[in-house]
Amino acid sequence: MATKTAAQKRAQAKEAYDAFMASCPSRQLLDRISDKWVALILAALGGESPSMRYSELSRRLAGVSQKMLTQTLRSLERDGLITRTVTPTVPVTVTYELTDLGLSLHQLMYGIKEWAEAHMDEVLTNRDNYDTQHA
Amino acid sequence: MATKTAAQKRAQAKEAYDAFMASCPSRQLLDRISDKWVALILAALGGESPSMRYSELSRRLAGVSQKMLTQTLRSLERDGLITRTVTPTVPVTVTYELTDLGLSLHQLMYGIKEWAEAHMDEVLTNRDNYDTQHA
DNA sequence: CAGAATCCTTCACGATACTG
DNA sequence: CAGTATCGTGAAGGATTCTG
Repeated sequence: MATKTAAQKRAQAKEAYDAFMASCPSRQLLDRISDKWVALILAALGGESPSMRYSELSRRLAGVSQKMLTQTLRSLERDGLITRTVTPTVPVTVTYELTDLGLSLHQLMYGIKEWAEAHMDEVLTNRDNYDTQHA
Repeated sequence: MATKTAAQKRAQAKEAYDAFMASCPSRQLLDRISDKWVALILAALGGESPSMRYSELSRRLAGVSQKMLTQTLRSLERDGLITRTVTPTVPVTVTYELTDLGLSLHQLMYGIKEWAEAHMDEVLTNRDNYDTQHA
């Protein structure tokens, strides 16, 4: 078939786009990192307590559903950013801890967090100005 | 009414949670920053070209819908991270540029991007190991 | 060119219930 | 305690059409 339907062209454009993105190695990880639960878990685990139990994390990130918590923890474990350790007590004890790789990312994330805290007021002021000017 | 329904308790718990989160100033900004389009726009604008037109951005971030692009640009402008300049040519020309505030965040984001590129292989290896061990 | 407005889909996420 | 499994929904986001 020489001619292509609009749907086919769209499909190909999508593929070409994906291929292009795949050639940009940072993109995949960037998408994964750009997740608020990832940021919060990394922040929690990089804090004062080197390792935390599931229930501790659950409390620390108050508001997270266990589904999202488990899901995010799994993906972080899969990527080698955290370790999951099961201690066969009764009931079972599970602890999570940053790997060296995870720690290195935590450092950077911490910078972002600091930036947010440092410039929060400035941003709020900017928003007020914008809103009044576009009222 | 002295007693509360489960729905009411949930609503209150949600408010309490929101209040708690509001007391953490970094949280709001963190959520906004933890967005892949934000990261990509900041990366694009912080690159070689100091200012970019709407269409340039649209091409550079191939795959982004104009809805998401416009929406994200607006919020960044509102927060004072970028400026929007309209030049009344025919047709109209609109350029976007990082503010000093936006530039400071860009620096940090750039670190994250570099991290992602540097550790991409390691992460992919970790994923393979995880997948084979959990096959 | 640079959007605004609308419709429509999907899927991310929360709520709930169950288990080793 | 630390999850897994299932279901239902709302809201994010894409496609499309229209405009100054």
